[in-house]
Amino acid sequence: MAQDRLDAVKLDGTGPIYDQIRRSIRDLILGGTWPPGTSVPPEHALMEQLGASRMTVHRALVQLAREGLITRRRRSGTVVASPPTTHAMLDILSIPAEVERLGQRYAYEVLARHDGRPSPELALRFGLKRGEKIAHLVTLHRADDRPHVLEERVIHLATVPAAAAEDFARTPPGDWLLQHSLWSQAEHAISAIPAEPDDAALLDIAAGEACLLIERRTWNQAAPVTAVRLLYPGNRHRFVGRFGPYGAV
Amino acid sequence: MAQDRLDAVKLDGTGPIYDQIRRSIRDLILGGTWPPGTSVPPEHALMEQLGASRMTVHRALVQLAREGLITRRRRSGTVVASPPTTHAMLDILSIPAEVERLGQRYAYEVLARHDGRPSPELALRFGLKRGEKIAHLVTLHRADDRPHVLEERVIHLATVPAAAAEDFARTPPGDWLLQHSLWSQAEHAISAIPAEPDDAALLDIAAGEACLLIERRTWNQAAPVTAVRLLYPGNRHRFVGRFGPYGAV
DNA sequence: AGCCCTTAATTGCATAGGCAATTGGACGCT
DNA sequence: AGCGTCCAATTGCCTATGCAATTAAGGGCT
Repeated sequence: MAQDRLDAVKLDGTGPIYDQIRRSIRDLILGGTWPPGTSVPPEHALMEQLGASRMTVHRALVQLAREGLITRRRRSGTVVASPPTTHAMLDILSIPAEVERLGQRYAYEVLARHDGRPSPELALRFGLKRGEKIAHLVTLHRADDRPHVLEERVIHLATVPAAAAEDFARTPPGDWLLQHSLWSQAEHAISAIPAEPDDAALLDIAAGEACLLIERRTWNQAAPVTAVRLLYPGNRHRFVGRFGPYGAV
Repeated sequence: MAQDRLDAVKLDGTGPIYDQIRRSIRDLILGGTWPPGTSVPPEHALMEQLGASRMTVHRALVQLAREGLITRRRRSGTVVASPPTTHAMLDILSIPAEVERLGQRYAYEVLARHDGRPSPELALRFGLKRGEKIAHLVTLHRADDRPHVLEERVIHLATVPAAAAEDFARTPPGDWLLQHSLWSQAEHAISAIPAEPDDAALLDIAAGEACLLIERRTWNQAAPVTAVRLLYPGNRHRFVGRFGPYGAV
């Protein structure tokens, strides 16, 4: 049976050898021939079977391990991993890109801006420290003149000082930040809430209507960069993602 | 200046050499020292500078390229990539795991089940073919006895015949499918909708209240496996994901 | 049986060297 | 100047080999 498994791994002659090995084993796993827990032949066996060097076999297996399809331990060997917890990968495009992909005309306006230290209410809502200097912006994005999303954003001026001198007249803050700052960590939260009367008026919907709320906070190293609340009219927008079980499609 | 870039890459002595190189360059990029477009020293220069073999340097650079931080082309060399479109990675746990992570007691019940060919209305809602055999389930999941999520699911019996003989009395359909079927592709859509009266009654909320709707369809190779609509009371649940800009954190 | 020690299987990491593929740029020709 | 040709820089891939780290399993001792 170990021999069966060995024989099942085949080269197809297309592309680099390590990739042929990787794809062959991947297909055996995804096709169900090697269910989770199956032990994968050791490197030296594959090496002899396939006539490849150990480093080449190793490279294929390391990559499969990084993709989460197999787990490897010294001496114990390599086994097919259990399917991981499912990840849903959503593309969070910039809002202009999002609107244009829908084939609609994009426009936006800055409704309000206030720089300085946050009010207690604001500090609470965005998890800010009392004393820090921030820019606080409210922006409405439109698609074909209809309100598309209401954006409320805080920019940490200590991390992005250039934002203080930018009026965001031409570039919406999200896009501007992508070009003028770096981030290494982000946190997203998605929830559904009824629209507050004020927000509903701006979005041109009825108060209490279901809205999709995306909250994102971004850091570079440990320094906070920005925090944003994006409020979408729920019936007008949905986020779609397509992907495979192991990260890469 | 090329020499400056070379000098900036340093080993810190912790962990494998290839990983020291990888982290050193990654930090130069994420820290802004090497903005997008900066050209990374060629392998042989790094190799001499660091006293490592070319394969070791190569391994570090290949990994950075796979992470999307750099792009490499023969002859042209290696340059720091522009930040990619942002991905939001959400963990879609199984529902029992989700509830237990909140520290609440999990329970569920199958409210309805019907096997056979889909009604026109159902076929439309889940994108089914008229003639195909399916199992149709409605399940309510509870956390500490309060309704947590309402699940409506279709299982394609042609792809998962074993589901016909399973009553899902002990294991909810989502978890059962994870163990008894494979999937290679999934599509998620997230939106916010007001609760229909029937659904609201089951979820113990007011009709029209904002709910988070997750629709997921799953395939193995080209064969459809299952489709599910998960309706969460919006104010009781949010999906959170934390991640870096380049896929892996 | 229980416990410790040794052995060996297996993966992880690194080196050294070589050939292949791509392509920017220099060079020469018109 | 414009065009084609050739060269060389750079990355991509592979082989062969060796040592290190981990640890399952067996063997020996009490």
